[in-house]
Amino acid sequence: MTRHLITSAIPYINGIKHLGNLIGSQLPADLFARYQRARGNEVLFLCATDEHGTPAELAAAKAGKPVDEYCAEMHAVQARIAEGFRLSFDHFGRSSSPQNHALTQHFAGRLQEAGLIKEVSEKQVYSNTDGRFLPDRYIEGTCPNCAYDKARGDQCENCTKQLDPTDLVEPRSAISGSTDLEVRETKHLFLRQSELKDDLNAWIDSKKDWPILTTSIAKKWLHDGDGLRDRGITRDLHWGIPVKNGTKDWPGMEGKVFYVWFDAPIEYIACAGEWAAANGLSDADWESWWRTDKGAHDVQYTQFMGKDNVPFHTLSFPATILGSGEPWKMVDHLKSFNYLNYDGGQFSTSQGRGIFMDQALELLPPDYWRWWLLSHAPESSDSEFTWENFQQSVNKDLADVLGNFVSRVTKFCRSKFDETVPAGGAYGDVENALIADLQKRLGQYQEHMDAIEVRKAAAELRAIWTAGNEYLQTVAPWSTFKEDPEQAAAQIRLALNLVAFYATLSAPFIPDASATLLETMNATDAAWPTDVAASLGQLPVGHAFTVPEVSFAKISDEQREDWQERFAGQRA
RNA sequence: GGCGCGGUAGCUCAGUUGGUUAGAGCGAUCGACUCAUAAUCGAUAGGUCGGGAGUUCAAGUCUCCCCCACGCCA
Repeated sequence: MTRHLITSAIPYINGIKHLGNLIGSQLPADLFARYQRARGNEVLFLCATDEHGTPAELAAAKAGKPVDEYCAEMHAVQARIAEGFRLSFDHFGRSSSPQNHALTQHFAGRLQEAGLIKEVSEKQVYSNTDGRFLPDRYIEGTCPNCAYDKARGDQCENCTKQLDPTDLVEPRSAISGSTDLEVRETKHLFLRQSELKDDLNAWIDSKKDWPILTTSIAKKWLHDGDGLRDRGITRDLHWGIPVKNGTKDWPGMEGKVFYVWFDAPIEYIACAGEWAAANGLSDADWESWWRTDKGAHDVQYTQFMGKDNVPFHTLSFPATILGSGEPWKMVDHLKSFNYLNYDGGQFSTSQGRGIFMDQALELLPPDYWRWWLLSHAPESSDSEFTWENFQQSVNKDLADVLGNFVSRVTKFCRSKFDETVPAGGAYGDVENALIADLQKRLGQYQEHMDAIEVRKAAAELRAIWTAGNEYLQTVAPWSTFKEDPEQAAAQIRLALNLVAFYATLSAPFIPDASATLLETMNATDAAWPTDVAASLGQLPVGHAFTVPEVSFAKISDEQREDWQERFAGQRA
């Protein structure tokens, strides 16, 4: 038995995520977690909300709520939606948790002790009206280059010129519109990542099985230009983890907080602490997943994330861990995804373009989205969502190939025999050939799942479903029945067992449908198959079942056109 | 402008270290079947693998140049 620690990139607290975000990390992570559990392995699957930073503060202000209250509410919303998609987190934590406060401060203290922190004085724009320092992109003004009047402090969106806030003509706060701004001197902590460049490089080189996408991004950041740059890990904000040196105050850093990119990945670890606390477990229980000196030596740690998150997971977070000098578990396998595009453009949170998780659940059951997204996961390149493709794939795969198989088998049995597994006849060459074929396909399916080749696994699963239809077509029990009812009984007995077999194998992809099928087949205790022949004898003669309702209703052309139109514009 | 990932059948995508007639699913056409959600099964037709040059006995697969899309950075 292997112990699998699995984390998904933690979504930002501000608003509801779209389907591109979902397939970029949470959903494939869930697929892997469910699969490993089904194989009998021990799994700790963690995710959380990333709650600190200016965007959260501003969103809270816009909603007219204190930021902690806003985050608590949004966390509940995201948790409910995650449940809607059947994301099987062992714990869905919060980066604002007490555990993460303590751990983030602990890491900062260790890094300081190791001489990896330096203090840097910077000049930043302060808004007197807002009573806060403004990040570059929250300063607006007229572009000195093209005279566009809504240029941001980091870049002009109109002419794409990169800017410094001080370049802007008539700069103003993007938050309040105030022009009462001044440049102030402020002190911040920087993590000397550059000191760890060789360690990081060696560590990345030791990862032979990482995808090209992952290593190429990491290497670029490591070696491009002057190489890995030191990064500020503190901010002048109210909402965040107070800067401390372990449990002690940090002289000169009063009133400042750690920057989100520093505390967010640490939440992966803190989340395990939250999980333990929420389940009445001890520190030793969660540390056995994270400390290689306390039991985590045999843990396989897999991270899932979109490609934009790769640098933080290959460089920043490892730098924090390596720099601490403590025996924390580091990632073994890092699975990154490209982007899912929407109807010829990008999904966009800021522009409200595409389909958002809450909206998707209003339209269709989670299995529909899970199946399409996973079977079209953007693994090797960006991929494309179109309503036509979605409708065709879901109707064909789920309704026609799988759903209809269940339907034809159970209904045939009911009409010719009854609602129990019929007796009589025996398996012959055709059946043995099918079993051999399925045994081989099961092996390939598992190989793809073990390697987290999501699309390939989906394709193999679909081929396994198809094999059932091929079998029925070959032996034609409806014809057999006229000449030899006993033989027809044997054929349908096998087919009924296939339904349970399929439900078990499909569970990681489509958990709800799988559970429903197992219930109707009265086989909720079905185990993951190893020997196909044995597994297909699981439902014995006389075993009662019920004929299920339509497992997957098809998406009609009218529905598709309606949705296509509804989601063509921006989210209200 | 620099760098990065891509550009393979109508669509969504596979193509290991260069090697026989370039693959899958969907869609299309034809046929079979009628148990089933007008479902299923089979067969066929579709590609000068973005363009050009080069290396090689042999290139979608390596090298160079160009074009296009996307992303990151200055």
